[in-house]
Amino acid sequence: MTKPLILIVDDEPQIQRFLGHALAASGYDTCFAATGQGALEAVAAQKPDAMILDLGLPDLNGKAVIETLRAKSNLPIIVLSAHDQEMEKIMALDLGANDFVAKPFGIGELLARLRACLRKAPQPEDILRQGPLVIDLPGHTVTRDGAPVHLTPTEFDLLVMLARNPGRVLSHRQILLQIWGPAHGEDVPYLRVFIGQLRQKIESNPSAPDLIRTEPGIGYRWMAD
Amino acid sequence: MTKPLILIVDDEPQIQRFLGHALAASGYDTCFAATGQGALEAVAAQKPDAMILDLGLPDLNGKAVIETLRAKSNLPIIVLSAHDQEMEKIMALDLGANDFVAKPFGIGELLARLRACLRKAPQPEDILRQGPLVIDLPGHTVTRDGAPVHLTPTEFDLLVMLARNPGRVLSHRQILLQIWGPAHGEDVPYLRVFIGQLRQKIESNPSAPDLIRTEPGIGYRWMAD
DNA sequence: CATGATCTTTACGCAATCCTTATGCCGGGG
DNA sequence: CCCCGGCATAAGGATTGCGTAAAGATCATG
Repeated sequence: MTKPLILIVDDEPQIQRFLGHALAASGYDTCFAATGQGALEAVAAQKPDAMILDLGLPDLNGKAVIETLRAKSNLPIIVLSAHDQEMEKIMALDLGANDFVAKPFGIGELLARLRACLRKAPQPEDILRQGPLVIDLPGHTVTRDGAPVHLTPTEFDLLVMLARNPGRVLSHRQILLQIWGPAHGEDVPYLRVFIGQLRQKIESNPSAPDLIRTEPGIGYRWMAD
Repeated sequence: MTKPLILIVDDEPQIQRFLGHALAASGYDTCFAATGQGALEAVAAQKPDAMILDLGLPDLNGKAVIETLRAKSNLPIIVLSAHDQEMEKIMALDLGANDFVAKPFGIGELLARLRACLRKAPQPEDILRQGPLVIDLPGHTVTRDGAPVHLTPTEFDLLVMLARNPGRVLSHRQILLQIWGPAHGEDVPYLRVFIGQLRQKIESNPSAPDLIRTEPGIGYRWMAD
């Protein structure tokens, strides 16, 4: 697990610096934007794990930023505002902000709220990890203990489907429908073969699997931590 | 979709009434508790969709309430406190509270935060609990005192059928028809065997069962609290 | 067209689960 | 006191479901 990246959106350089130092000291990576437009670009380019957004921006209204982001992502957003007006809070929260802190704020409170937001907003990750295994979705590659693992396309799809549902049981039927298409909902033997091949390639001890566990009569489950 | 049920935990009757009316007017159902102990019981009994918790309670510290609840549920919790102390906020949020509102608060802000909380916890998890036992329906998983319990498919189905009808007697015939199908309505011996195996696995003292009680000549009953 | 990789299909050994029956316990009634 | 019905538990054989290997089919590639 790498350090969470926090995007700070504020047009006052002093506040940028202040927040930047405080967050860095608490173990976060940071990046910055000074305008609403810049914020949207930074989100797209850097894919931060959370955003701290000052409502008082020069160009776009901060609320427009929230609205735009919410249309396509559930990035945790903490709103910062000079005005301790109730109306501000209500509107920001209703637009989809996750939390609200009024200036002047205590850095401790901000950090606590940030932790609370990060704790319960696990966005769909691009990189899945489980023990020694790393699955790079955009790169379409899998490595174990740093060594690349060669998977056929079907094996890869199957692995991704499992790893995206950690701890949950996926039924034979569910998996077959998603990977092999609507015509093969009953072809359980395919599944068995491919699960076997996957285990050979990714389990440290294929005969005592602890990543892909089988649920007799039901399906398979990807083990969470 | 029925109205969300909000549990209000406060020891001051005026505040209870005030919040009750405000929430009712906004389309929520409400229930109340005046103590920390009462809050825990109310959560178990009424299964509310969210909780508004005053930290200044007569018995348990409010923080202990949060901690206890977080051990087994992710019920949205909004903390209410007379002290606008930063430390209070930090601790409450870190323990797992979802949000924090300082008294005196505007009812509009409280409602907005409540909506924000409910919006992102829309999944009433299908998790049944009874004493030390936790049955995770979507996860197809059972744990006792945190330790996983291995159940065969039939055992699991049987347990779920019982636990879904707490306090009610299910007749031999009813159970056999549902679990074994229409052809086995009279095969009471099957049932006895599987009830026995279930008790071995989930009862703390299998020879003096207090989860699955026998109703001689009738059937079995899952004991409620 | 030849080659190698991937996918489909089948078969078989093995373990988990289920079915079935037998035995023993307990409480009530003769 | 003994008998009997309803229950719990143990134990065996039958069945189902799983994992693996291996052979044929299909596809992309050069």
